[in-house]
Formats: sequence, C-alpha cells, structure tokens
Amino acid sequence: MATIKDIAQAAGVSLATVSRVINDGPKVGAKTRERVKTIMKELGYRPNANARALVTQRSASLGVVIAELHDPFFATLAHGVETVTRKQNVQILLSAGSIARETELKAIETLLEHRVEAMVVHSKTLDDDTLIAFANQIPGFVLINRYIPAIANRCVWLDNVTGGRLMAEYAIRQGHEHLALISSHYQIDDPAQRLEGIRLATSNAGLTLPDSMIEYATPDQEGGELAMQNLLATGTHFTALLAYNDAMAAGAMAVMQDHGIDVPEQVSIIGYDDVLLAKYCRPKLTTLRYPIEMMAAKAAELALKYASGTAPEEGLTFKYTPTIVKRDSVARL
Amino acid sequence: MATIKDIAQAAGVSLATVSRVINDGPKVGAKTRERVKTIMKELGYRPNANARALVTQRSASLGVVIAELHDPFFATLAHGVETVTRKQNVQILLSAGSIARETELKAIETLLEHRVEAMVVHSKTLDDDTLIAFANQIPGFVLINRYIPAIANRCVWLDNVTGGRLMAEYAIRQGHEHLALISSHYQIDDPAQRLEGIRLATSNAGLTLPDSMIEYATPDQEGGELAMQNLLATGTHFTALLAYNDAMAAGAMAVMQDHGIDVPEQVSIIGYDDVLLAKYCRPKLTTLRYPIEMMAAKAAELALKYASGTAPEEGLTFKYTPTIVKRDSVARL
DNA sequence: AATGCGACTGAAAACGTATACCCTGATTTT
DNA sequence: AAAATCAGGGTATACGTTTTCAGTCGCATT
Repeated sequence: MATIKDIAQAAGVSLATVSRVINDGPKVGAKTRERVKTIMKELGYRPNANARALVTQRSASLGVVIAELHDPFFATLAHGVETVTRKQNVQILLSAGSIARETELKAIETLLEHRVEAMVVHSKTLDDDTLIAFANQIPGFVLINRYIPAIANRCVWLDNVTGGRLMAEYAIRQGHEHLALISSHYQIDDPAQRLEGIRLATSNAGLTLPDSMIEYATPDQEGGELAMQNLLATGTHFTALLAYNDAMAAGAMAVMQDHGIDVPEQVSIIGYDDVLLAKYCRPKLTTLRYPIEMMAAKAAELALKYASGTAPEEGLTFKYTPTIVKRDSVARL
Repeated sequence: MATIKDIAQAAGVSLATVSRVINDGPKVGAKTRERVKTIMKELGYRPNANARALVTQRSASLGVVIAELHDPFFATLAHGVETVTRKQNVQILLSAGSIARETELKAIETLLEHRVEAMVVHSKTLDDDTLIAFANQIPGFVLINRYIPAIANRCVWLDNVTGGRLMAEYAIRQGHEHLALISSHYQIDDPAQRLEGIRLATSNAGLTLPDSMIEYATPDQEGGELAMQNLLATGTHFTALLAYNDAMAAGAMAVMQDHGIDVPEQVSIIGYDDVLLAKYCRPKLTTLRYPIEMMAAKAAELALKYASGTAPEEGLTFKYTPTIVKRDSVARL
C-alpha cells in the first residue's frame, strides 16, 4: 500500500507537504495541493491509522464492551453507540464480555491496547474497584447500565428499583393480588434492584411476594420457559406474572399457551426492556420501556466528550427511568 | 501509559530484552524474564497495538461491515464472526453501511485505513467491480451473503433461488394454489432471486403468481404491515402468503389478526431467515432457516486464513442452502 | 539598495515497538 | 591451551505519520 513517502516522491515534494495536504494544513500552495491530491487518487493512497494514532496520541476510535451480540438488547445498545460514532467519524472496536469476569477484563484490556480514545462498557461481573481504576486511567471511560457513586459522572444507568416498583404497581392497580416473578439467576445488581422495587410496591399495597412465587433462570427465552414450567409444576396460584425481561416473558407466555392457559384472561404478563419482540408476540407484551438506544447514544457522546478533554462535571449523573408501555398482555381483574 | 522504554529503564535492561519478554522471544535468561515481567505488572504496562501493527505490518484485527446493528439478522451475523475472532484473539472493528452506497464505501475505506488484516463484508449496494477491486487489494477480504463469480472463493452465500423454490413448493405441497408474496423493495439481488425460485415452483406446478399478488415494502415489521394492508385493500384472494423475511411475516400476521383473519386456518404464512422472533410469534412461524451465524463464522475463518497467507483455492465456493423449518403458521388445505 | 515580511516548503525528530545484527563472557571442543 | 560454540543481551534501524523549526524565495516597504 502506498505511503506518504511514495506520494511525496511522485509529486516531487517533501513528506511534510503531503501530510499538510492530507490534513488540510494551512501552508501549502493551491497548485501543489492539487497535484498532490491527484497523485494520491492515482495511487489509491489511504493514510495509515496506526501510524497516525502513534504520533498524534489520539485514535478516533471508541471501544464497546457488551455481553453478547445476538442478544437484541445489546444489539440495540451497540446500535445506539453506532449512531453517534458514525456522525463523528469514529471507528467502533467491539468486544464481547459474555458475562464472565475473565472475558470482560480481557475485552477491556484488549481495547486498551488498541488505545481507543473512548470506551462504553457494559460490565456486570467486574467489581467496583476495578472499574473505578479503569475510569481513573482512561478519561473517556463510561459505564452503561451500572451505577457506581464514586464515578457517578461516568455512569449512564437505569433506575431499576423504580422499574420494579412500576411494573408491580401497574399489576396491582389492575386488580391483581397474586403475583409471581421469574427473574435472572445471574448474581448481578439488576434482578435484586427490581425485586426491591417490586417488594416496595407489594408491601405498600398490603400484599406479599413469597419466595415460593419467584423462579430464577437464565434471562432468555429458554430460561423463561424453564422458569414457567417450574412455576406451573409447583401448582402455585397467581394471576399476574412479572418477568425479568421480554425474552423471559415471551418464553413463559409460550409455555402457558402450550398448556392451554389464556393470556391475559387467566394470567397477565409484564415484561421488561421493550425490545422488538414485545411487539411481535401475541398477545402484544405490556412491558417497561428501557430506552437503551438513547442511553447508549448518550454514553457514547459522553465518552467522546470526556476523551476530548472536557472534564467531567462533578456531581453530574445520568439516570434514566423506565416507563410502562401498555399493550395486550395484562387484563383488568 | 508506560512504554517499553520505561520498563527497560526500571529493569535495567535494553528495549530489545523487554520486547523479547513480551513476545516470549528466545534469548533471555529465566531470572531476567521474571524481573521484567514483575515490573510490567507493577507499572501496568500494555503493549501499544498501534505501534506493534506499524512495525510488524499485521494487526490481529478483523473488520466487519453490516447494514444495521439493530436488525437481528445482522446482529446474529456479527455474533457469528465474534465467536471465531474471540477464539483467535482478534479484535473486531465494526462499521455499519446502512444499505447506502456512500456509507458502505466509506465503511470499507475506514477499515482499510485501520489496516485490518481481514474483512467480512456484507454489501448490497456496491457493484461487482468495486468489490472485486477490494478483494484483489486485500488478501483477507471475504464477502458474505453475496456471490460474485470472479471471486467465488471469497464468497460465502446462500442459494436464494432454491430458498424461494423451497418455500413455494412447501406451500403448494400443502395444497395451496393461490399464493401471494410480500417482498423487499430494495433493488438488490435477494428479492429477485427468491422470486425466481418461487416462479420456478409455481410454473412447475402449473400455477401462476401474477404481479398483482406481489407487494413490495421495507423488509421489516412495518413494511410487512404496510404490504399486508395493501394486499388486503386490493381484495385479492390467496390462501398462502410468502414473506421476504420473518419480520415482514410477523408484521403481516399481526395485521391479519387485527382484521380477524385466522392464521393459519384462513391464510398460511411462510417466513424467511428463522430469526428469534419466528419462535416467539403466535402461531409460531414456519420459515426458511438461514444459517447466518454458521455462515458468518465460516466467513471469518476464511478471511483470517486468507489474511495469514493461505492462498485461496481456485474454484472453491461456499454456498449454503436454506431448509424449511415447519412450525405452526401453515395449514394443510 | 537594504530590509522586512509573507507565503510556501523541507529537514528532522518523535511516537512505541520488533528485529537483524553485533558483542561479551563462559563453556565446550580439539 | 587455543579455538570454537553458544547463551544472553545490547545497538540501531525501520514502520508511516505529524509537527516543530528552519529555511528560501519573491515582493513591497523604507
């Protein structure tokens, strides 16, 4: 591949001049500029981003760490980031952490080796101190979907306690008194926070949510199916099912329908996230809107801003609150 | 961030020695190696991938060009690539081309500037010659979801003609004689090839698929809804609906159900792709399995292999054939 | 005619790493 | 005991850019 030196030689100018042409530098004559430009076209010249990053100490690139790409939630997250990087001509480096400590750590470190300027990280397995250390080391380090007080201005997160409260309150307002919950068995904050919110709502209403009405499984469709089967097997009675996310809700719904249980006539279901499938499944899923695309875009903007030298304002935080989306999977009792 | 020079200084050795330690090079004593390693840990040293890429002329990175991340199909594609890059410690650089000529071109060029070793490209808008030129310039350039004879050994693609034929044949075998089609309005090969396959099947069976039974729209849920509404508005009669993909199928199904048309009792539906939602929607969608994750993994392996110097074998090609997945959206007449 | 100035261009150093080549001292071979 | 080998380690160059610092030239100003 042609280098700046080849261009310089062919155009009969120095390296410096070619470099100035490339970067629209100031001090180069009009005809020289044109000549160099045509030669660049002819030779199909492409600046070497690595060399450039090395000398300028900046890379116009942003690293993204997510769990798994084929999860629609993370795909949407990545898409949100992409909308802003595209506008700013920033390249995305993507790494999957697959909810495993070692892998997440490795993902971040690899990104670090590539000297990305900014970083949007979704980490559930790394502990606060590790993340705080990264944040202190990398100006453009932003966490999404997690809140750590010590680096509040680097966190873009969702209020899961309120989210849990909202879904339970809605069910209760619709007349439901017997709730069940299928949740994620991952040892991370989200399920616990949502449960906290749910318990807040139930106790406010004078209800209880006994542990026997809670099933844990992987937060995907299969987990939803499994959890639902377990719940059915115990023979417990409930009229409203709260799910950790839409995928679990859909899985549970499928199992119920296979068992001849009408949704929502016999059992109402509420999901969480509002991913695409919430609109596709039948009945359409009543769920909590998780504005992840917007949040991801915000995180990317923030990361890029911090990376470019803007000091993060102290005390600032980026909390989002979910809202309920009413569709057809909840019946009024 | 600490450099190799800092390490060398702190350890009282030369740059070369440190470099040898990093790369598990041969000529360094056991105790020196240990000393250097501990110092690297202490200083939190991370090799600079840019500098390394510059001097070695290789980058251990793979570029991916897709249309839009939030499309589940592309998310799955990216995930397929990711499974193999992770195994081989290769970093993914991701760019979205959004089915626009300029953007796709720019995506590839940016990746080129980053000197990615390999590239898995999904391009529908770039012409053959442009892609052939890239393929000739970049050893690790592989196309996915497209077939260009001149660079057959760089193409991992699906036989869409057979796919179209299979879906139509299945409908016909189930006793359907009146077919309708909702397809993508993008001016790319796929819809045309699938239509060709469908027409093959209908004429073999002595049937016809008049243009009045075909509606075009964007290949997503909304497009499916729109196309279905148009089809209903014309008042044409059909008992089986073939869709360009699962999203359109789901959109169409939703519209039918909203109009009180029973699926599959009154109208059968066949999708294409077999993405997640095919299992979620009710009735579960009978569809064509597009093994995109497997294909993407294959493409990534291929790209990495070619990039590492293995010459592509002439005449080799990587054609995949879709298979029908029978679920609940087709009734026997 | 000397001076200054502005516009343009070039030479060279730097970024962080890998590696070919050279050097030293010790061990083995004859 | 001299020569040959070898393990261990250092020196210096190159990779492709950007950028600082010096020029050089022509022209207008005194």
